[in-house]
Amino acid sequence: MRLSELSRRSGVATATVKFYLREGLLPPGRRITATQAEYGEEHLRRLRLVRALIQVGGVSVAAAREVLAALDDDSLDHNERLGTAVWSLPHGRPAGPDEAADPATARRRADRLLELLGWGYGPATETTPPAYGMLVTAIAALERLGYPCTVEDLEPYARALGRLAEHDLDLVERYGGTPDEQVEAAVALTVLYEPVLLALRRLAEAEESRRRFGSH
Amino acid sequence: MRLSELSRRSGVATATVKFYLREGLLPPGRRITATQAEYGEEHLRRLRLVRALIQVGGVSVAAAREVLAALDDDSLDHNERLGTAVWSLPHGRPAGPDEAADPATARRRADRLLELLGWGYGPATETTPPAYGMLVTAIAALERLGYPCTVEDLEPYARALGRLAEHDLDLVERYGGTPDEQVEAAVALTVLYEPVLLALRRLAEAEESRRRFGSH
DNA sequence: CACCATTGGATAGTGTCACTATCCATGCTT
DNA sequence: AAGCATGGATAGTGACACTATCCAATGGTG
Repeated sequence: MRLSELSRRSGVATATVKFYLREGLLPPGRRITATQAEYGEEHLRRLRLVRALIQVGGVSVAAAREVLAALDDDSLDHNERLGTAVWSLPHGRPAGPDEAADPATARRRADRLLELLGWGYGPATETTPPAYGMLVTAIAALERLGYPCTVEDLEPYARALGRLAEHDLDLVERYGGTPDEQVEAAVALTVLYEPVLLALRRLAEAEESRRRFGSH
Repeated sequence: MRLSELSRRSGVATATVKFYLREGLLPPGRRITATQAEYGEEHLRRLRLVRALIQVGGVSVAAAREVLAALDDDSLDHNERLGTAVWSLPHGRPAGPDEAADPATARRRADRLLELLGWGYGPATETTPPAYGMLVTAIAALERLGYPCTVEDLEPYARALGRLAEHDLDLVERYGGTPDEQVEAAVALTVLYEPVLLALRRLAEAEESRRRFGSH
């Protein structure tokens, strides 16, 4: 199909598709003539994934490019590709220089939590996932505002998410398809389930609040 | 204290503090002279909350203003204030016009899920929390990409978050303090725990992936 | 074969948003 | 009285995700 059809079928403006091509988020089409190119179904799927990452996941164009590069890196095996791709996802908002100062307490608390859970492998190493940094930053923010976030407060969250992670990976495996599609599914499900999680949390809080305080 | 001290103690640039004052995120200080104003501890706390909302929570200035306005609205009682404040939090990214089309399937699925859980009150009404819209949008995105998100897939997430919501509200009640502080705590904890949740999920997935596929 | 709309690559522009730099009249400090 | 700090107003900055315009080469049509 032509670029314009790709645009029509995906609901993305042609100018935007061109932009993604330019930015390397979408591989170039097969050149037919000097001025025309042919795109396939895989371009359509890729385009939809890009939109999901950027619009739903709030991933920046640059971060999306890295994620997709990992998906396409043939020098990696299945597991490495999966790890690298999820690794490249944004690690929360970049911490400003002012708040980076002394997250020592937060770091210690995160370490104690992970030790308690039996996750991870002691103190941070180079193989520590970026999510570790996300956690430390988030804990530091709570601390600086004086809100409770002791290990005991955090543990139930961690346990619950541990159980959900099994479910997440079941979904990915069940999704089956080719290895390529499975890696893509892992990325997509990681990102696309985040808003689901946050929405369900808000709904759950509203429901619990209704139960406790009645009214509404 | 003076504006400059407020800036120093909070680690926020004076120009930015002025900006927040201008934008109404921070109430004006008590005017001492024609050119100077005095700020108190409550300004410092509010400033930190603003930073948390904007930097950690990714809340826009406009949305933060609405949230804070609800916190300060004396015409509301405790519960109303809490509801209105959390209500004003951003409901995920605003859905573009292209994807707003026909979320009927997603809506039906969300309704069935909520019915199964015994949450909510049947089909959407004007008292349905904005989080309902977040959920529908997120489900629609998953569907359009062809990823699994049946009611059965979503239920474990919802159940887990339902249990966590009890814990959330326990934290808020335990936080005690004045009613004002409690409402503030509800907002802060709702927003500040989101990155904690997402980080723990990523870590849990990494851990589970390590268990299943070994290596690393 | 002549004509013109379409295609797609390149370039530069737009709108938004969260700040941030500058100016300046005032007034506190010594 | 000198000189610097304060804080209000105004305009500017940089990042980012597009988006509008131009244009040469092409493909379909009569």
